[in-house]
Amino acid sequence: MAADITLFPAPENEQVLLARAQALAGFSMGELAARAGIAIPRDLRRDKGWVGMLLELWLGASAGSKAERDFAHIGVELKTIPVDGQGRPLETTFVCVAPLTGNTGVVWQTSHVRHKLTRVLWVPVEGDRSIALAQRRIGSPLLWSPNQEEESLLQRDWEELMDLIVLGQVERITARHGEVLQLRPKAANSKALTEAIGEHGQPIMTLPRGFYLKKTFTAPLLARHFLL
DNA sequence: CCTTGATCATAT
DNA sequence: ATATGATCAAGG
Repeated sequence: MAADITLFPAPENEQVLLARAQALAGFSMGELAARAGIAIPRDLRRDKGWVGMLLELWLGASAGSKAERDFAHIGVELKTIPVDGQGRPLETTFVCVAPLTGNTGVVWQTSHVRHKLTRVLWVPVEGDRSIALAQRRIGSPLLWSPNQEEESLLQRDWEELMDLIVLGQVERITARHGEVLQLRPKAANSKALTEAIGEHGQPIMTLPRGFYLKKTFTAPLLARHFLL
């Protein structure tokens, strides 16, 4: 899929961005793909990021693979989230890759996780696999920042996981660690390797990991929105 | 049925 | 290999 064009220029502020996202609510993937002039895959098995890219295109997010937020100039990160018929998330949400080395002295306040999650535009999208991709619709968007409780939960999990990484325990971490934030593989396959700290402080090669938000965290966040 | 671990595409 | 965008699918 070639898409280094932007259907819209970058939104100048949050209000414009939100209005633009609200205007997409109710449209189907098929409609948005057709109006953007891009091909629609028959399913997402080989195009897992397709929905996210489509929304980036329509909302004027920066294309490419820069290590920045989607709307860096207004400090907003875009997250599409697949939901069921009742608006509940069907998948966890990838946040960012976990740094496995060079972590001496890192703190929550300046972490990539916190930075990415300070302001998020959530765009729910129908994700039930029984619905053909072209017929799945965009839901009502939500501009969100973590409240005090959410931030505390995130910070606790992040600190626990980072402690284990720094102490050379990365290979003992499973997706069961963490209440709301979990560490899972984030790689092309199980043979991809990256450097990390071993149990005796020595360099080791291990699977790249990423931070993911569990559904128990995103579900209430979205539910609150639908109650308003 | 749901979660965990694995995986897919693309650009740099 | 690492960053972006995530969902798939085996098995508990």
